[in-house]
Amino acid sequence: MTKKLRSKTPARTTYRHGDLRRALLEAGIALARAGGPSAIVLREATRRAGVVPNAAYRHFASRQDLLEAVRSAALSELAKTMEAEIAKVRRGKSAGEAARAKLRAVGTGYLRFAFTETGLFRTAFAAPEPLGFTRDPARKGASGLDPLELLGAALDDLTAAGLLPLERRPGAEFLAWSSVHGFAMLVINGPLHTVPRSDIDAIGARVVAMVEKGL
Amino acid sequence: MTKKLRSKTPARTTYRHGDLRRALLEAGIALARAGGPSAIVLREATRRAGVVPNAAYRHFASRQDLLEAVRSAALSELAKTMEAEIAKVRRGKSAGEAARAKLRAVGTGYLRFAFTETGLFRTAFAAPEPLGFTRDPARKGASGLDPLELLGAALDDLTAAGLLPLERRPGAEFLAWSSVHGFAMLVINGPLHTVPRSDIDAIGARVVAMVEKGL
DNA sequence: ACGGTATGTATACACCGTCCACATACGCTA
DNA sequence: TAGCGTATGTGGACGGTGTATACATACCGT
Repeated sequence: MTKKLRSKTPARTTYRHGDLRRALLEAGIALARAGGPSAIVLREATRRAGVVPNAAYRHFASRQDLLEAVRSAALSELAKTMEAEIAKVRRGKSAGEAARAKLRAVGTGYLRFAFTETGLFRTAFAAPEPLGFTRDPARKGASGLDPLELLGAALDDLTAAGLLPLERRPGAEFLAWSSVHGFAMLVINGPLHTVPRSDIDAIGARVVAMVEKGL
Repeated sequence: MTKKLRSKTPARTTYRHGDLRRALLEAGIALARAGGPSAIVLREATRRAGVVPNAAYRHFASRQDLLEAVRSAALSELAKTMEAEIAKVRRGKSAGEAARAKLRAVGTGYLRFAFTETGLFRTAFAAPEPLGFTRDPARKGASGLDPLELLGAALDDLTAAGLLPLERRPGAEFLAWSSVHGFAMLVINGPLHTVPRSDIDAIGARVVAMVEKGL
């Protein structure tokens, strides 16, 4: 027989789901988007997929495993937002100006994602499992780079333009990343939570400027 | 009758605990210290206090409420570590040198706490409840200042010494805090988790230096 | 001395992650 | 084309969690 059509009726006509793994992953992403890592609960994901709880275990070894998959997806999403921001920078600048603009774009994209997709951002950096930006292709953006690599490329441009001394290049991503990441964290679940959004953006710009100057 | 002695025997001789609130809080702190915010589970805390689960509700409105209390304690602990580091700076320096040393001490103490008391540190900054450094006295250190106020004092010294322009003083704590906080986060549950500890300290020093320069 | 109230107990519920045994449908091979 | 092995989903259960509701006990002020 040919491939059976997927029916949407919850009435049991299918038994086989078709692509349950994807359905569970997407449900997990939706949950994480709305409520962060702790909101992704296995049973709810299976409920949304119209399937019994244990079915999840055919595709994910554990809840933690599903979380990990969602995290990879979130990381990839972050990379895409950063890429989009990088693509916005105007052409026709000097190499130096272009490099600095790119670095700023990396920071801005990172913050944009943190503020507009807070749930996914939190999921991407959920403790305590050391996530580790491994070479998982699911964590990359359209350009094939993960967020850390995107930042590294911007810094490379900076040294190529002579704006970042070669001897200070190693480890520089950690300096830049720390500042922007910390700022994002403080905003989304810290004391800055009450500060008006306009001020937030201004302070964010100062953070990026500080990195540029202090690197 | 006079005050009844607290017996340690689990055999039910007491009924009244004596100071259950403190016992629960301390159990919560121990749990958080060992496993971070998610490790603090109400039933386990009551178990350690030798009491039935629901007894906790006489002292904490919910698990979240207990978590909040533990968080305050963790914040106070952080302040103490920072104060200890500040106290270490050598006297007899110029006002400028002293101010810079104090700022470095604030950063160093923050990182020391994050690395040695990771569980408590994570608890102090647990998402998603906006914690908000309110004027809760339980969140202060021995000097009566919370971590943010400690940082603010160091920055004030810096402007007093003419090393930080007055117009850049407002909001400066967020710049400095962001960098150090982000670095701590990346180390304790990020890609730097595999980097040897000695390198970590070196990079940490660079982060603080970047803040000093870029502020 | 006593009665109200603060504190702890008993029981119960819904929900969670996960294990085990069983049922079903797909896809390959004969 | 028949049949069978295996991937996938079902059913039921277990221990653990936070929390509500009703009950019991000891303390304290009148």
